[in-house]
Amino acid sequence: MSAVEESWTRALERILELTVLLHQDAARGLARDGLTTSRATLLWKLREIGPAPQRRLAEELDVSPRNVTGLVDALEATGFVTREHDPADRRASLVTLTEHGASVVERLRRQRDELARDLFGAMPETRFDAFTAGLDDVLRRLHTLVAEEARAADGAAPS
Amino acid sequence: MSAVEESWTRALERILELTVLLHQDAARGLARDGLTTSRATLLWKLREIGPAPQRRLAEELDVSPRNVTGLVDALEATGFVTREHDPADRRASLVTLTEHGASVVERLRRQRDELARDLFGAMPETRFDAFTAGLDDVLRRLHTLVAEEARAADGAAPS
DNA sequence: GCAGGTTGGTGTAGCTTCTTCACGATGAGT
DNA sequence: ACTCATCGTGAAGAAGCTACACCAACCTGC
Repeated sequence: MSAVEESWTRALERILELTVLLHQDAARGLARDGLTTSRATLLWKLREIGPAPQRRLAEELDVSPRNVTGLVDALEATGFVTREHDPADRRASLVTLTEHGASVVERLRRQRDELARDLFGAMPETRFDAFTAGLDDVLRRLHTLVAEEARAADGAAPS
Repeated sequence: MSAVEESWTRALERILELTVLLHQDAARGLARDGLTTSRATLLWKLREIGPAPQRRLAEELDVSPRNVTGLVDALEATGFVTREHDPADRRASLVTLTEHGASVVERLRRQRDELARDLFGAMPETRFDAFTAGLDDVLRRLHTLVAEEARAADGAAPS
């Protein structure tokens, strides 16, 4: 493997290290609010799209409807959300943030912005711009790779 | 929030998107080899440090010894590792890669290098260098933040 | 040489996330 | 009114993780 290739591998390794650190940091912060990653993800989505039936949440979060039932059960028991009646469909229940839930999500949002400031605030603007440009490149490449892989998987085992 | 601050938040969001994509991609690839993320992490560590007692693996992976027992059980049942007798300590068992396990880990290593090439190979060198420079900055910042947080937590609840 | 504390691994019990399958209740189209 | 699709949930189970209890084997110090 050439020196250039090794530098690519090292860069990927550092990205993976970053993902681990971010995940750990997030999980620890959420635990302080009595939340887990999955539950917080649901709350976050709720902040984004407003009260929603569980089916919608399952699609948005890309998990099974049954899983959403469990997450909402837990969030309801701990006072983050309530299940309201959907006036338009008696089968469905509108998952809704409580006041407490909304305030916690708002705090999470502030903490995210703080983290962004802590990470990038001290970086010279030109370096920041170069970094985000490279980041966009990587994201685009990754998106196309994932799409190609999905196509290949479909071709091998068409659903 | 100023425009600059918003750009920081957007950058962080894109990093988080990257972590999600990488994690999904990795999990899907591993599933094809009959592995999960946790089990693959153990195999990877084994490749790095060679045959090791479970206690050592628990420390290296930062999980409970009990958890390692379960992971090794599964990896042993699926033929990736064996538990060898430690000649120096009859309590301990040396977790050792089988031939199959070693070849799979080797393939994982190659796939990682391929991914790195796919992600960075088409990037102009100056952009790549600028990206990794920014990445290093972010990693350093994050490391110090995590360290500070750990210190604060220790101060609040000294173990 | 052996009592006493330490360490390595695992049984038990439990939580969380996630899945699939089955089923009841409701909604919607013919 | 009948049929079929849809919403949510019970049941069962895989996988990762934890803490606690316990045994066997190791290591000290007398």
